Amino acid sequence: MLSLTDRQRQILDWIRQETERSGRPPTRAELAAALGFRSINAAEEHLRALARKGAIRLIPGSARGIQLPGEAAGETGLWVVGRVAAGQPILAREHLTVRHPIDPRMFRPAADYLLTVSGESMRDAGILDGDLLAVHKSPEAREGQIVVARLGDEVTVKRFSRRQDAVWLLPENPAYQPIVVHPGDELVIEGIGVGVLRLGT
Amino acid sequence: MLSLTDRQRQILDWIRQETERSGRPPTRAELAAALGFRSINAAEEHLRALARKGAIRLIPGSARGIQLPGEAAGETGLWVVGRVAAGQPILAREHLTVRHPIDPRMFRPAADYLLTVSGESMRDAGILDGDLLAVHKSPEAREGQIVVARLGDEVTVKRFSRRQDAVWLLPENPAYQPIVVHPGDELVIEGIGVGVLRLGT
DNA sequence: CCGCATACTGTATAAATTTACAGTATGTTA
DNA sequence: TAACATACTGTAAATTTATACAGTATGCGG
Repeated sequence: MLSLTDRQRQILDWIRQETERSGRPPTRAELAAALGFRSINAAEEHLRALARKGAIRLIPGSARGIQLPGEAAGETGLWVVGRVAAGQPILAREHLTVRHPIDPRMFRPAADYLLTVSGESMRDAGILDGDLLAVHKSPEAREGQIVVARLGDEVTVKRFSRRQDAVWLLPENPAYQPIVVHPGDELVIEGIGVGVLRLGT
Repeated sequence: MLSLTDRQRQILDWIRQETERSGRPPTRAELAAALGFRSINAAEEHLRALARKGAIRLIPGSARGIQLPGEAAGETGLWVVGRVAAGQPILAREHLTVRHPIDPRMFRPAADYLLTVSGESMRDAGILDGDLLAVHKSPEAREGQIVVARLGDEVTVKRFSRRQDAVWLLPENPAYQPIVVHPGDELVIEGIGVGVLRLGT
């Protein structure tokens, strides 16, 4: 997307706000009135500029035909990743099951998807079987973070720790054993846990 | 809101879906086309009926002037209720701190607000200190449900149980004692827990 | 200095959209 | 059984809205 001028950014912000407030995009006349233009055409040309720069999409010949990226279609929200099959990328289409209308930016850093946790290995961290773990995609992790790790074919959620040369994946449940990953083993960090969502208690 | 007919509910559902999909409410013609009406007026009259019953609001003389309740303004999302002061209703304005953009209907039954949990008394139910409990307002609870209860001045989250005459509020942590509430004691059930949200792990 | 993008005013028109009115048919309520 | 809501078809305005065209002014890169 090409860079916007200050004025164009102001106008885009107003359109966002107004769409959120009223539940529908504004007309050219409404835009002009709100921004203080005496000519409707000023609004039209700003919209053209924004569309040219890819900041919005205009639907020709349609009332209030302004599309804000992410606003329409199923672009917002977080997908729940289901069972991950062996050897396949975690975000493959087939694994996406349900989409929940949650703002990814609610988490820090922002979440990329939700992973259904199975098993009790993280019980004492308050992550139970069936919980949805909000995951931020990342190929690396820092000490003590909760990570989504792939060991060969299996995807697991554990606490990350590095000791000497080896990486330890620590469960939060005394009934489970830590997993020691030696250099050369097939360990891939898929992401870090940034939150938990439980539907039903 | 007056009760809708099956057909009206179908139409309302379609309007919701379409508004979500396209980012703006449909026109009468679009509605008619989608529902298979050969007359635009069929759409008009359905909208009138829905408006009359309070299911939508129509903005006269305005293109795509259909407002879905909760869609406009800041009506969506869930408020986080902070510290609840003695004797005050839990949803008093002063307690509302942050609003999170989460669909309340994601929970069953739908959540009315989020309550910041303090203390470790529900640890073994996977509800930790600082977690946000999604609460459905309800003056009563069933056996085994997690409830938000008010005992005199204090608001507490516990598992609900009824034994003979008394109500037992059970913690999920052996370090805590159950609370026995005898008939005549000041117990108010504020709501039931319908989910958990943890920002950060 | 020229061409071009930005940032507007002002006018006009075609097309999209709302909305009123005239019907038909069916089922429900008083 | 009459009144009324539901659920449509069909036609016709009136109004909203998008969009083209003609200008003015400013700043920027070549």
